[in-house]
Amino acid sequence: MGTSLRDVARLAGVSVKTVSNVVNGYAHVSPATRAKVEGALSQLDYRPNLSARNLRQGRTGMIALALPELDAPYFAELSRFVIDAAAEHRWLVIIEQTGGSLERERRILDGVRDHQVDGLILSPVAVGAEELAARTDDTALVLLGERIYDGPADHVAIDNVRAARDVTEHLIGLGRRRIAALGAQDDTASGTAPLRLAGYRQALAAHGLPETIVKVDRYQRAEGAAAMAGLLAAAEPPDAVFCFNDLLALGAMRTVLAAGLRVPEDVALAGLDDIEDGRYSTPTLTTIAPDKNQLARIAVALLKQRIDGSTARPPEEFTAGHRLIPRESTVGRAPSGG
Amino acid sequence: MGTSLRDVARLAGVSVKTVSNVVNGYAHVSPATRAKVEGALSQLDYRPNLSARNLRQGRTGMIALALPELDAPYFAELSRFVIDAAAEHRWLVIIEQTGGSLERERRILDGVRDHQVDGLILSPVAVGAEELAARTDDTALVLLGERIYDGPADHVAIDNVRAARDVTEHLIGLGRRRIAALGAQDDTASGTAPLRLAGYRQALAAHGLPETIVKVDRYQRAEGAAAMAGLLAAAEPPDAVFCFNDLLALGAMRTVLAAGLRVPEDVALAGLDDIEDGRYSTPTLTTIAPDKNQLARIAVALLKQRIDGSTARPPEEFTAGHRLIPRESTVGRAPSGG
DNA sequence: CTGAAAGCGCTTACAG
DNA sequence: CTGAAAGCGCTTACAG
Repeated sequence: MGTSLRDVARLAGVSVKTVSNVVNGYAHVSPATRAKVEGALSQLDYRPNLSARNLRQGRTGMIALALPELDAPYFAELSRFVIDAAAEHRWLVIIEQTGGSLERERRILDGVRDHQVDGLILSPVAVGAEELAARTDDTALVLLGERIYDGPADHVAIDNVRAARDVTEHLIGLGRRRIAALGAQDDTASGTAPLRLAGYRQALAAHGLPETIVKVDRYQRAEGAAAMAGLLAAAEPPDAVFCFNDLLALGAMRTVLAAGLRVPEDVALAGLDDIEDGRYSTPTLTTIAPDKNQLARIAVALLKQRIDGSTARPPEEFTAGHRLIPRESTVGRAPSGG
Repeated sequence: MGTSLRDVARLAGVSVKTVSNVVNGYAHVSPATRAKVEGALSQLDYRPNLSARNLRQGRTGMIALALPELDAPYFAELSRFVIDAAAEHRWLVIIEQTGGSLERERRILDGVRDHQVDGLILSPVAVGAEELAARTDDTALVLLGERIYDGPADHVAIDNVRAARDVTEHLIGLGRRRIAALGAQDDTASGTAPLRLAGYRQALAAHGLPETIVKVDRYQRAEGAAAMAGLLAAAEPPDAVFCFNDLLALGAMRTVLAAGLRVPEDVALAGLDDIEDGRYSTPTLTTIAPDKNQLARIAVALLKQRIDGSTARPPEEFTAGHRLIPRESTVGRAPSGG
């Protein structure tokens, strides 16, 4: 292997303990001894063996972030914030992709101990609250961004019902009356789809407007494009569509524009996530911006508390902020040079 | 901690060695013994302590993937492939973000030993070949997707010069004559910008066409948008722009469309990376598609070879495939229902 | 086919 | 302020 504490101790003429003290910044070391040790340390280019340290301390300095897929822009952006927040606690982040499959989520939940991470941040899609409650692995766990209320673990998310209501109210306020929801789902134990659907329905009900609900399997551009084609083919197409995430909205936008229709004049479109794509599309995309940095920071801070574990408090729900960002896809374009 | 091999051995009435044999699938264990041990294993819900195993074996089962930023779609897509390819070798992947800064790239290169990963895949931006050659850390290293030819490590990339020439030839073939390059850079020791610029110049030179070169600091939408505004303000704006990546192209597209101009009629646009955004933009974006899966698989396979290290071969250069994908932003839209 | 023992490199009470 | 020693949990020659 490399050089060990023993090699350094031998060269410096001190004990292993003393070298360890210097390496770990223990205060009470005489200046002369410290100098000797530091000389040996740099002469041998000593690097601590973290596996050994971990074995001794029962900590690994790593956490896992498990999410459906890294190449969905929302999760890529969120991951970046999580990695940055974790770095402040000197944690490295292992990323695992679940593909939203129940089996993979289960395996990760059950296998965190194997991976020897100090904690897990999971963005669940398939696994349900009762299953989480039955978990035997006691590794620190924080749920990020999906439903599972009253679950057995700390949980951070935006207020999805409220966010969906906000967007829908925005569309109603612009005079739209045939407003479709694109992104409902069967079969998900913990997804946000039911919450977003609930918010949509609340807003429509308050104004006595009819519902049009379209389901998808996955929150991807291709599905948004296909579902939108279905809506356009209807006898009375919608004049606005609230898509449950930005990818669906961008896919839908493609379909509308490719059909020669105008956004928002013929169909207004809104999404949710505020991924960067929507800030540069033409038209730009109206959306709900979750405070991703806040989501990440809260998740990491909660995990930190659980890992340090001095206070064994009951699981808590945290709500991160969100705000509506009206853009061209609903309010139209500013006059331009064209 | 949890249950150890010793606990299992005690319960099964065998030695620790025997339990270890069963856990590790060692062949020569009598069926009776195996049954006893497996009973104890599952009764105690034994999980191996990987820190201990790592300490003993000098392997961690983890590799690091260091890239500029995870929320750039190209890197997010690439990461996904790397994680999947690594999983086939039972490696977990730690992701580190360099932000493209020299200091962070250096720290990661120098610090891999600290992190106790078995190897590192680095997508370098700032660090140069000579610096890499002087590296003291002997952890296995593979460079991914940027220049640094004849460097001291295995390297996988597409043929950037050729790719740039392919796009530029495509634009020329469509009759464009004032073709700008957007994405040149100062100051990067290892970036692909000089290679892409070279390919662009080769194509123009072959046809006796004039060059227009615009520099950017970073390959992001905002910079593409700003740089395009500069081009449009020129006395004689280009009739086509080859942007050095898709994000720059999507930013440029936004500027052109927002100015009331048409793509490709007034200005044709092409990028490089084939990120999903460009498949759903309106117009869709012509681009070069690097074979990202191949890039990832080769990188992981090379790292595997280095880590297993039976053959100490000299560093090699590998070239992954790429292909031009003509889309609406250069060849125009198919007739539609509008 | 199975066991007893050493040792990977570190940290941590325990002495002094 | 410093040292000698134990032990974290595992794997691996070495015996038998």
